[in-house]
Amino acid sequence: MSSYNPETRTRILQSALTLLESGGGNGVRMADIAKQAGISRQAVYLHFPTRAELLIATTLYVDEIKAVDDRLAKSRAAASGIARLDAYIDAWGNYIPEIYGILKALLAMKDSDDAAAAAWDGRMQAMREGCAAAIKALKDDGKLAAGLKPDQATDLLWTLLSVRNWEQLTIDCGWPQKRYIASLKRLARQAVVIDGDRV
Amino acid sequence: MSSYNPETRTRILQSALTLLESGGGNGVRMADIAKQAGISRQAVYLHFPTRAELLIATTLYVDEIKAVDDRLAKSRAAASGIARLDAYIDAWGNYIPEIYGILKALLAMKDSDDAAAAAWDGRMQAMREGCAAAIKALKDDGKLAAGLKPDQATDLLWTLLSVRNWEQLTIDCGWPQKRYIASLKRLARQAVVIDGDRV
DNA sequence: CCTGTCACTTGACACCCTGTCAATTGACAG
DNA sequence: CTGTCAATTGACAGGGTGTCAAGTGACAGG
Repeated sequence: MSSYNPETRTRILQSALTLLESGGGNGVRMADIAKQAGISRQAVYLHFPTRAELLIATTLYVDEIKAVDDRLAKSRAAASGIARLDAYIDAWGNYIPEIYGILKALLAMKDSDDAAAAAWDGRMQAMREGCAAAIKALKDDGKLAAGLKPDQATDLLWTLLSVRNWEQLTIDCGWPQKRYIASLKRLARQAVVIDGDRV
Repeated sequence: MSSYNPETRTRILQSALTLLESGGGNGVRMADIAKQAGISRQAVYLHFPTRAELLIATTLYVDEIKAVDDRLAKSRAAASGIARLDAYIDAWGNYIPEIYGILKALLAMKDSDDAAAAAWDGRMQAMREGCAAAIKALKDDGKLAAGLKPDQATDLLWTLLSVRNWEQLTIDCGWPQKRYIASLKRLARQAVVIDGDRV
């Protein structure tokens, strides 16, 4: 798509990341990113045809930088279903604050831009697969809550772990991150593990 | 603020409501609303100085139309704390789909418009008070989950009952409204009622 | 040394939406 | 007949995205 200087491309992505992380969210304009990168607004368009594509590329870039795979590897390696659930909540729940800026911008564009919506859905679907795997591990251990189908349990876990819930508890309610993690572990167990509240 | 024809005002509100309910969300423009109301775009501005104020007025209008108070009265009248929790989830959970269109538009403006943010926060704060009252009723019954402070229990319940969670479960996951209500009642009990999963 | 290429710059512009302003219409009241 | 007032019409500023055309400057090859 762009045979232009890859260094400039990276500088644009890094600038977008910096601005988005510092809370700007959807308030970050193409001109701001260009300025931060020390190039002209039009040069940004040479590398990324639309704002949506730039944001999407930024999410991919951040995954690379933040080594998501390594984090999730721990949860995949967990011995029991319950341990896997906990590890997954740790990994994902602590990842959210690091990507919140970009996610917020993506979320704001979701309703008006198809590309942004696709990027968001893709990311959330990937997260959902992690939920589904944790649920499957629970089911294999015979620990899935009675009367709950795996699909529905996945839906529930996926919803509990949503970015919005993290946003509401930590930002709106002012919870510290630790309390968020602890509370979500408890909630998740109660929701999808058999006898979850007695563990 | 406007000494203009109240019928026109109502027609504008009704038009905004119709368009917002039909899923347009934030895609609804001032010009669309004017067209729907059969008046000029500028006439809308004679009644509502900004888009945000129109949206806010629309939320108040919808409360009037949909008789929120009557719905909530039932939960206030409940005998026990647990009954009150259930009744509140019934009332609010079934109200969400009716106001979803407006809430979505408001939500989309929240980040960029102070008035919209204030309107949203106001509404959510009102909902939170309902949660707080239900939690207090539980506490008075001695049924509040052990180790949970009323404030934190309110935060949790408030988050579980968020519009976003309704959106994710019913719209993204395709859950029928009944399952949403039933599932949230179960989740809420497990989260804030002592021995909630054995009731 | 000159010429071409190529990434990037500069500046202008179209488009879309919100919000503003001024002049005008048309109905109704005194 | 005239004043008032809601609403209309049309133009325009402002702020964002995305497009376009011409210019610049460094670097490579003949």
